[in-house]
Amino acid sequence: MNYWLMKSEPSEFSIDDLAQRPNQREPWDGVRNYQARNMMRDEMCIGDQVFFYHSNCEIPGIVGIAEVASEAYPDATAFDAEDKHYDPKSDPDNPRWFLVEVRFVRKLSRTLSLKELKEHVGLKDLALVRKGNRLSVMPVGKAEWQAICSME
DNA sequence: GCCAACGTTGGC
DNA sequence: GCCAACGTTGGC
Repeated sequence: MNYWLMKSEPSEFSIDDLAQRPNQREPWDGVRNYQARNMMRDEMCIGDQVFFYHSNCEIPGIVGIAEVASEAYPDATAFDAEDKHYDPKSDPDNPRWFLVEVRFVRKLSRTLSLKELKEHVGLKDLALVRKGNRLSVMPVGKAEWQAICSME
């Protein structure tokens, strides 16, 4: 069992959007960063637990829990010239970008804000709170996962 | 292989 | 809207 944190801008796709999807499930498309891709493609397993993080909003922070619901497969939005995340260099015969599907587990009773996460002494090594980090998908250690859960 | 220019992310 | 940090691109 692995633990992850995945960012989304709530104006684009929020935890409530995920909860309202059919089967409460959604392909996590549009990731165009190699490190994030590698984690989804090579390391994520069905059942892995995911913190759902809202970025670029009034109170950035963790708002819910999801889980990995599929193996990785090619991100078809990269092949679609009309799509915002179109990448002409991704060839259907040799896809460059991959995604996993994510399923809603639950919303937290409150937002665990980035500010609080930064102040927690047990989370100094969490990639999220390290300076300049921009990864949209990142690993979370088991101890970090538990520390964050206990903040709720 | 270096590195300047440029684009994006995301907190504030 | 600003801007720091970082990734990518492409000329050389």
